Amino acid sequence: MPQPSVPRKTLGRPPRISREQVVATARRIVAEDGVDRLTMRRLAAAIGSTPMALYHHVRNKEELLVLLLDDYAARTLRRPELPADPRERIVVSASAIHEALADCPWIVEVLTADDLMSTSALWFVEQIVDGLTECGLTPERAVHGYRAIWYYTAGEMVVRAAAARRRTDDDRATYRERVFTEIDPDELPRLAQVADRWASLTVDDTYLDGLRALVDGLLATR
Amino acid sequence: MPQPSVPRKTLGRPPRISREQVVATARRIVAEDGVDRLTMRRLAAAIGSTPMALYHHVRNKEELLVLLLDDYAARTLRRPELPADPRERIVVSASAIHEALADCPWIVEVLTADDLMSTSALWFVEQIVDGLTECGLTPERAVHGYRAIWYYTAGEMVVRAAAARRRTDDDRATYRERVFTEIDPDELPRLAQVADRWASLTVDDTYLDGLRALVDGLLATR
DNA sequence: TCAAGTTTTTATACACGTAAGAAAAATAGC
DNA sequence: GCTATTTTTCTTACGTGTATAAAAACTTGA
Repeated sequence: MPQPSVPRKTLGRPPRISREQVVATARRIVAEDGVDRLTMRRLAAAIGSTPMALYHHVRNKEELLVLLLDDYAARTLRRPELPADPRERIVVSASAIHEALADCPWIVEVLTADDLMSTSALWFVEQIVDGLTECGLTPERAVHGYRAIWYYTAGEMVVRAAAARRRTDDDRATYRERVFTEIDPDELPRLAQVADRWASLTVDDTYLDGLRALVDGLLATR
Repeated sequence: MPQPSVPRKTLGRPPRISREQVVATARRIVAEDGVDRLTMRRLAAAIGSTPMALYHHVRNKEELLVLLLDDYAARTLRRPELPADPRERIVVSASAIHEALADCPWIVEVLTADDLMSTSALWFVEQIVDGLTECGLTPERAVHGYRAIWYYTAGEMVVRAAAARRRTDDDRATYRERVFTEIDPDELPRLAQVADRWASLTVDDTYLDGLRALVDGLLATR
């Protein structure tokens, strides 16, 4: 009776924790206390193990974050109703990715580590490449176009996240503004003209405008 | 005779190191051994001081890297001959920044920390904003257009640097390819069509194409 | 039953960024 | 000369990611 019904065929010491468990616990910690509180030691403690044991299920912390991103994407990316017009389909698909990731600011640290290739995001990539193709681009140019859209999207998130972080740091927030107040109107007239409005212009959310411009440009036959 | 000719007017213990010295030494270390070898402890040793002494001249390591970026920009950004055509002026200015930064891959770590606001880069920003304005955009839209160009440019560098890093890590390089080999042609036909070429298409340098498309789109009156 | 092999877990240790506060080196007022 | 004040430097310590190697917990074959 006490003997295991299935005799176990796998070799070696049986694992006490699993990769799924590691990712799930990490997700919980991030949700509860923020990404800053996610340390390998804390994760190990929460899971009832030791820090180095995690490294048998996850290559390193960076991979853990990538897994967390994949997990998040699989969990929250919902396929929206797409318009029939291919150009609009591109815009809506890219915006959907952008919106999902922007809701999740800690992701940015991972973006620099990997582009978004989670299986659940591929559908959106397909829609973008398909839209570009349907508008007359060759498959090669469509892939390049998708990459341009991704560069723009990732860059927007990275730069804005950095700006937000800088605002939180506070005291140094005035430094960048100082650069602008010291502008010589003779040398840099355009910047001098908008210097006082720069901060507010920079805060504006113009992702969609820029995206539309980029897509228009990609589709324009030159 | 031995008494100091100038009696010193500044209060407190005289500094033994300067901010300039810190940045210069950091630059030397990065040039010689790479950015990975730039640690506060090593920098302190190279400068003949202690790690914590550095923190009186630099807020933290991130600020040190930003200063290093500013230093690099001031040192290497040369103002190119710009074409008369405003549209081309935009493209050339953005490309100049891109090229200068791409030559300096460690910069990417800083890009996420700060957008490029080194005084020496402002001239390029001016050229871009000016070009956009001359093409008929309002000052506000010109600034937004510049931001879009910067998002695209920064994103390109960040994503490509991450890809390069991933290739160096090697063994995991095959993982992303595996995602593509497992694509179901019925569900994702476009991606299946280019799956085998994806890796090579991704390596292509298409920065300039994407930049032109973006600028075209920004300038197109909708 | 026991030794060998395999996989997972644990213990120990290192270099890192940097917080906190003591110590040092100067000036200013008495 | 002496003390207070101000600025910079140094000492010590903490928590971090993770390398290395030993220990533990299994299966397999003799």
